[in-house]
Amino acid sequence: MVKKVVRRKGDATTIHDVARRAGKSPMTVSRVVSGNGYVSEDTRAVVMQAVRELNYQPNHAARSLAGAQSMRIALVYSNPSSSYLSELLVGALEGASRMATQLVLESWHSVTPNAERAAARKLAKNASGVILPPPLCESRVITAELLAAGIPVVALASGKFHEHLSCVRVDDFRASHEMTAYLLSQGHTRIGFIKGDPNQTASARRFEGYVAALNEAGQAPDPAYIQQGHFTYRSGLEASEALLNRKRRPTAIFASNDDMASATISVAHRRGMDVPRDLSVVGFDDTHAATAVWPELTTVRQPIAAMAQSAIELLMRSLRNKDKSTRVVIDHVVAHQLVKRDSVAAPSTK
Amino acid sequence: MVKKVVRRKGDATTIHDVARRAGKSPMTVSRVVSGNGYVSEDTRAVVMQAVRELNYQPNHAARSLAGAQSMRIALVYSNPSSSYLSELLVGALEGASRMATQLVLESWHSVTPNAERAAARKLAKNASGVILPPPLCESRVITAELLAAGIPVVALASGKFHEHLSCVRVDDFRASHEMTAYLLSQGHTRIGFIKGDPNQTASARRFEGYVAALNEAGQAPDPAYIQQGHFTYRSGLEASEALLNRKRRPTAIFASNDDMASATISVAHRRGMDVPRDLSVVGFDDTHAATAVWPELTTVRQPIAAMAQSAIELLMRSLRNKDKSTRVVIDHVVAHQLVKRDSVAAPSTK
DNA sequence: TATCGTTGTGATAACGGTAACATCTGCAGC
DNA sequence: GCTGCAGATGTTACCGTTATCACAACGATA
Repeated sequence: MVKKVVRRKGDATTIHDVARRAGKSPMTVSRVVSGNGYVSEDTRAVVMQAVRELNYQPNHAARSLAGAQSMRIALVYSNPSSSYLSELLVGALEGASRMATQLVLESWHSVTPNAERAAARKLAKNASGVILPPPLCESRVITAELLAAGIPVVALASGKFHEHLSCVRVDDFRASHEMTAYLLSQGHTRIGFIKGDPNQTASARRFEGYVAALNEAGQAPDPAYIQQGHFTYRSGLEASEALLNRKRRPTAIFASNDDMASATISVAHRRGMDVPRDLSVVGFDDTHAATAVWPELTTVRQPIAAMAQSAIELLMRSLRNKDKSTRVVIDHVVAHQLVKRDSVAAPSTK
Repeated sequence: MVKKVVRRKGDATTIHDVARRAGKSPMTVSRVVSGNGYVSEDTRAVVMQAVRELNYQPNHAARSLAGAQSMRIALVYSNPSSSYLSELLVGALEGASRMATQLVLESWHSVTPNAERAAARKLAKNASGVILPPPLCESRVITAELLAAGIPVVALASGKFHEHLSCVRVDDFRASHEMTAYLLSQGHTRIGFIKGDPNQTASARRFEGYVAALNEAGQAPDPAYIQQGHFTYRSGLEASEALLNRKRRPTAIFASNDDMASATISVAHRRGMDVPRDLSVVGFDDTHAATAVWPELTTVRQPIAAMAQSAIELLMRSLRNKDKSTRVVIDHVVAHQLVKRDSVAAPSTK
């Protein structure tokens, strides 16, 4: 005689309950609920009715266990102090939990291509999908290795669309163009620019937007008003010093991110200048840093949390269709937003 | 003849692989890995060796499907712009991944006790353990509700030990005492203090440390040099304005967190003061904000990431021993560290 | 010496779904 | 009439882990 051991968790209604109620097999219910396979209209209606009556909700664990995909998606970051890391994480976690997948964090401080290659290879073994924020998504070595292993990768907030890589990003060019146009519309004619890290494609895009807007306004970009930065606070310090040392100072400075913009404000203050009366300052990203200065920064909002969620959804979709040999590469451009705060004014007439 | 259908996921190493490698049964491996049940020392060693060699990581889905406990631990935050949220998340995620449990994020912006009660009750249904950073861990309503539901809760970075709540924190009193003593040792005699949010116990502890250190040095704390803040940048602005409006200005200002310290530097700069020559400024927490100002802040490092990991481990241990009626409450105080950077100097003699 | 409780280990059957396969219907095409 | 194929449904096996039971070895207790 066989002993029947039950260890149900008590309450939860399962697919079997629904099946019994609907007078169908569990498999049919599964087909209705997950929406693939042939089911007649009548059957579908009956099953849905039962689902509603019992308030059935599929069990994530069982689903991902039964489904062939293991679905561990890795988020690799290399810049733990980046001020938008927290927003990135929140978005990614929320997305992961919504899609019932597991998120694993990796932190890389790679230096040599060889180390990168090794790390990528190891990652390829552990994860079924990867999210790559900058600057990692710019590394040919990493992306090539991952792609070769057949692992879907999404580049997050990269400046441009990479040929074989899906991508979630804002239109850096257009955003930067808008911001510059806004400054121009306020009457500024000497607008300084602090570039971002030269290794990140977004930097170039932001710079190009600035140049294009100037050109359209009939201004030739002046090299004297353009400084190289590296997205760090410290680099912003140096760049804005250089900019403010010009004989004819800029009346506005557009920094490629908020950290550098906030450094610019600090430098201006130490020189006794008032922001925005004597100098308008704008940033990019709308991170915590933008509101942790006085005056608060006018900046471009990049919805990192939402973008991270999108990235996860993209990854999941691509994992589900893994068999289909045609790997679909998607370039998902999300809307940015100009956030006007207190760091911009018309240039003083003197 | 029976057809054997295989739908393994290919890569992932399972408990069976480990078992084969170790020459034991899967069940024994399970016992070693999950840490309950009887296993001999020898067996444990062999299994652990195999686990390490194969880089085995338990499968969440299978675990929560098979096990009665779902082991979802929730991290509830109410302050998304807090500058240490990212570190908190990184630590928590790392801990969750190490302990092979699922982390779910909740964000609460509760206002009324009723809303808090409802949210807590809902959470109690969804999570098996909860981590509560400030200010949530200060709410009697929330903790009472969660505890009543029999859910283990860990308060993170709370100022003091709560009677029925496990807790991971630094010794705010001692840290603040040390910092004040350091300022004193540099020759400062007029040390201003900006208090933190009055609703958070850590604020009081930090203030008490300051007072105690002054007293020990034979100085009576002067109310004129003490301002209320709320841990926000904006509140730091107002508090430091007030402090620097005194006829006899303080020569140093101790802000209860980095955001307020950074606001203080901004105010000083706008008044044409040099930091640290004319004013020393120190903060607390060592968040990103501490190095995103010039000069970089001398501050107290609170190892949030490590603390979050500890919190998760604590929670897991307590979940495992759930049956044991004796609920163990642990107060885990981790080491802080004085980080000396460039915002402190001896007071100018003039 | 017989009985018991503790320790250590393994076999088996769940957990709640879904993939793969089998079956059965009806209808188009030769 | 027979074949073939798509629609509709059911059966079976399996995903990776753990709860439960079974059992053996051993020392302690009666």
